[in-house]
Amino acid sequence: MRDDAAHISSPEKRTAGPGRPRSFDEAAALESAMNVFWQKGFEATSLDDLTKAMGLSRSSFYATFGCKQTLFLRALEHYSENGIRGLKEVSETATDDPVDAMMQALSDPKGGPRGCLLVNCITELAPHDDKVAEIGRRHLENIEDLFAAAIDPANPDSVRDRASAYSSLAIGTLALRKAGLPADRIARTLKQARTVLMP
Amino acid sequence: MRDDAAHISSPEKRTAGPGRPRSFDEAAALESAMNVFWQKGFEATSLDDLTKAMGLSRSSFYATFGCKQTLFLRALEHYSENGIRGLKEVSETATDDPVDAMMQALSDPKGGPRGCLLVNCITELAPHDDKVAEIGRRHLENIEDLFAAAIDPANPDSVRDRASAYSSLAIGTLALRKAGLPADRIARTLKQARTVLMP
DNA sequence: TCAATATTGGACTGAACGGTCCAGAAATAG
DNA sequence: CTATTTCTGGACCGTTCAGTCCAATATTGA
Repeated sequence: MRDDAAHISSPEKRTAGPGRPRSFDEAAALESAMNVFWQKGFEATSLDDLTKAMGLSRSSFYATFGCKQTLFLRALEHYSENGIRGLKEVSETATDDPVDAMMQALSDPKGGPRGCLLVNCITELAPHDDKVAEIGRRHLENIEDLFAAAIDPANPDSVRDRASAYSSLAIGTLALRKAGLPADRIARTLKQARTVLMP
Repeated sequence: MRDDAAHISSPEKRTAGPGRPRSFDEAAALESAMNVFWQKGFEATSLDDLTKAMGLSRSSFYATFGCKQTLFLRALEHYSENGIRGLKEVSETATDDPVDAMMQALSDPKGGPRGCLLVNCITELAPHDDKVAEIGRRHLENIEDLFAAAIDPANPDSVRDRASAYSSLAIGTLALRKAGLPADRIARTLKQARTVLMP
């Protein structure tokens, strides 16, 4: 994300007509790209990394996604939608304590030690990139909303602040995880914090 | 931090003798470098950025600091020492609630929206760089130790887990900050969490 | 068959990168 | 003075980067 964002062209999709049809799945390619960004961050991901992972030639890449930045932003949106949907499901299917279940899910995401793609990107890019910051804010806000909804309605005091605290606590443990601490230790700490400190 | 670390030469310092003496302050130069890394991260910081900020020629840079990586690690150590010392002072001079004072200090560091250099670097580099991960772990551990020491000894249950939770909560708010939320809003949330949820 | 579109893979560009090297000036100790 | 060391500024090198372009080929609708 080195400089401006002048060339944000997004080639509109063709509906039908003559010519060879597209032979790859755009959604699958986007998913693959998302995983590369998740593992390496934006700057450290090269176009060769992307085309290789997506199984596309350079030409198809640019014809389909425009440029690295726009693909990246699409990957972020895709990640956010998926993540929020997953977290909502965790909250709804939790048998015992939805707040704890959500914190556990956030602190140990499916990506493993890669952490949360959006938190990574906020750290790396948000201060210098408004669009990333905007997507990041929305994502964090959605997480807070889910916590707020999961908080026991019998105790309606300062719901927003409590939701924010739960969310921040879980997100904070991602740093521990990336620094190399084992997931089970973090899970235990989180459960303790939930039951002892933040009931 | 692209690949290995074969060339970690650190030119030992000269004590006296003939010849032109060094005309710049090595410690000040290190401090400047640290600030650049703090603002831009490791990968996004170029050698021109560094030499410009440090007021050194390229030649002096390499003669003094060896290479970008070693300088970076020194900057991290320097930051950690300063930060831990500062946090300790916050804890010791806090009139009312040292835990809250420490959380506030962590969540709104002197660097402003740049967040915490070490948390940034953990996010950016730790999964791919053992040395950074090691420095990061030590830093986080030191922070936890300070929280543990600041916890009211009249309530000695699960001190370690509580310290970890306070630390993670404060660190988690850094993501909110970087995403653009105003500092005072975060400070308020943190104070609420402290007094209402985590007394 | 023919026009239209998509595919590939690689050549290419211009820029930025980290790092090396050198020549010459400047400042010290003896 | 001389020897020694550090200073500067820029040239230079090999690599990597994002992005462009092209020629050849493949697959469709009409």
